[in-house]
Amino acid sequence: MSLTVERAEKPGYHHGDLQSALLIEAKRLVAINGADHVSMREVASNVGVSPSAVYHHFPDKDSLLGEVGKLVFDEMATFQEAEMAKFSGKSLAQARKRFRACGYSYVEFARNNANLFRLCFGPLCVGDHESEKNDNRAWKLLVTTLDEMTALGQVQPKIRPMAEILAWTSIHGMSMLILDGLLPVEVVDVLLDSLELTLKGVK
Amino acid sequence: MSLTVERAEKPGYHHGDLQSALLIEAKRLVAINGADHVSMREVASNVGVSPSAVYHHFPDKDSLLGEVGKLVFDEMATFQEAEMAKFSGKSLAQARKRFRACGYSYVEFARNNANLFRLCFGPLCVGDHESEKNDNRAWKLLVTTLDEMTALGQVQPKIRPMAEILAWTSIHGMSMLILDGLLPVEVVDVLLDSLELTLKGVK
DNA sequence: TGTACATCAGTGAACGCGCGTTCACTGATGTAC
DNA sequence: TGTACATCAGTGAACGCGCGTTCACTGATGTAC
Repeated sequence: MSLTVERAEKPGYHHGDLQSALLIEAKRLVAINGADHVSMREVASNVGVSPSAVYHHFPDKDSLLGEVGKLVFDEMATFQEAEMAKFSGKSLAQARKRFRACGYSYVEFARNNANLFRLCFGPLCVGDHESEKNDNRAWKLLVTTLDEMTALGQVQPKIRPMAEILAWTSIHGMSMLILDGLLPVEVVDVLLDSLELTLKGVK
Repeated sequence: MSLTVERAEKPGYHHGDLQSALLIEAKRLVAINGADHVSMREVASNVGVSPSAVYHHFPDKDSLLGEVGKLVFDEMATFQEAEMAKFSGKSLAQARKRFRACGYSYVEFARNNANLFRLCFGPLCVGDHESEKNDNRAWKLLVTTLDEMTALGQVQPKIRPMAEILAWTSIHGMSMLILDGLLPVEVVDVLLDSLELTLKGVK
């Protein structure tokens, strides 16, 4: 009995706990300081472990940050799903709200997690096909929404094949430019109006 | 006479030469290694000067990199102007080529100068209103092109007010996503087709 | 033309630092007999 | 149940490093008289 208590007091991180603790702390530090100002030593020390312990879980710094990137990709998709799930009806009005929520949530996540967002779409996570797979969750949200919009006559057939590219690139670009301070937040509405109009076909 | 020769042999950087030499070398190193892997010492040493000399021209590292950013913004606009100037005719065909060149050159510059492009649109150059002013050169190219397209009936009046935002965000986003390896280069044509179609109004 | 002086872009040595990573180690845990 | 052994996640000290920045200095240049 006293044994169990001691274990609870000094857990020593059972089976992967340390790994995810390191991941979470690394993510926290990236969010605060930006990926370039995170050190292995600080991550380790904040988790209460020696610097060398990290190397039992991640081969090097880049791979730790890479894992953070995957984590964030995933959280972003989860966030978008949650935001879009707020409008689940089959009506046109609901479908349109879902479409807009898809865009809003993208930008909102980027703005609320600027440093993490930059990490995800930075050189450290480039060419990481695993993260592309995760990203597909977000991509599929967009495809699904556009399919619904198409079924409701909100997307011209001629435009349909390019709709995802147009929507993704413009929303991603806008997010970036807002983070850079080169566009004001207000453009989100303008852009979404513009996208809707554009997809449906003007006039 | 021998005096002039000596001066020519050991120039010692007359009036701002060192400053621009440092700037150019810093830019070169950013292009090669990325902004995060450039050090004041390396810049100085490659230019043939002691590390401390740099501080007679730039208060600190961030400001040096900030100046590099402005430089690149400017070069990008110059490059775009040159590319667009290849199609100077007043015909519809030429105007359309100019519009497409505007987009192509943006992406091409980004791809040929990935690290510099990332520096420009990264946190180091954020909120730098001077660079925004320079950026206006590129912005004005876009506005002018769209005005021409409008005059030629290639842009629906209803869409016109949002045209710049839609074009810039989507082309910027696409450039970023291509750099990240998340979109293939081929999307450039697709996106420009889509933009043209979209602006003109489908059907 | 020659002298005295101010200026200021350079030097080079040093500061203090935190970093990523390695390595021999220890000590708790789980397993086989 | 008890002993012997393998495993392996942790430690902590050390490695070697390059960094940004400071500071007292020097020596060439330009200016005033």
